[in-house]
Amino acid sequence: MDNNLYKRKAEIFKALSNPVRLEIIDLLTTGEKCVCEIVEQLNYEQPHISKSLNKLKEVGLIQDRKEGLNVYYSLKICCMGDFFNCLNKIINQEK
Amino acid sequence: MDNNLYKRKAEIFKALSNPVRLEIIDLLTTGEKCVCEIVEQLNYEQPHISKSLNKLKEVGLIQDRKEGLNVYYSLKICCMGDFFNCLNKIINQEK
DNA sequence: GTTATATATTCCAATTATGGCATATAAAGA
DNA sequence: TCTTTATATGCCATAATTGGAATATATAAC
Repeated sequence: MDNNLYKRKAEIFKALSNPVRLEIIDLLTTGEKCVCEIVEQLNYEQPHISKSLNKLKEVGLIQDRKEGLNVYYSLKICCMGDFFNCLNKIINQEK
Repeated sequence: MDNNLYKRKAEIFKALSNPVRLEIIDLLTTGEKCVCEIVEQLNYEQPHISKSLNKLKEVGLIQDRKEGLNVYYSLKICCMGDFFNCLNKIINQEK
């Protein structure tokens, strides 16, 4: 396989390699959310959430949509759920 | 979800967030390989490969088995393929 | 024991990520 | 225009990651 493809995939995994960003992804699986809702649900500073959202957007995992003052984010890929379930299995085996 | 679960998942993604380690995973999808075979196929120093293998093993993605001087590594999870295919779709959409 | 071979570990400098705080922007209302 | 509100960006110190080079360990053969 092309070396750049590995780099590109590694970037996607890097975007997912942070607990806060994973929590955001999890929140978005229940549908589109504005930044304010995400800030409210998670216990982190708004700038931190904004930067996290930007990182996820950069690698193409989420997309945004403006509406007045609000910015709504939503998942851009659908196969995340299956992989997360798979990881849960691995993690549960450890106990 | 428990905060530690997010941390644990983030660690797994971090292990996958490197092109060399992804190449190793790819190699192992065709079956068990000894370190020497992996070093031969990929163009990296042996210590680098060893460290990469160790990181993948630490998070539970691969396992090892000794036989004489050789150490054989193999995948420990089976759902990787599906997720990789999913990522390929995302990456291909960009073109 | 000594040597050769396969693999792992250590050390290190350079780069990159993290998360907090302050500040900037942009849209809407008065 | 001035203010408020939602979101984004910049700066910074600390921490983590990267990959190379040298070295250590472990097993097997002699």
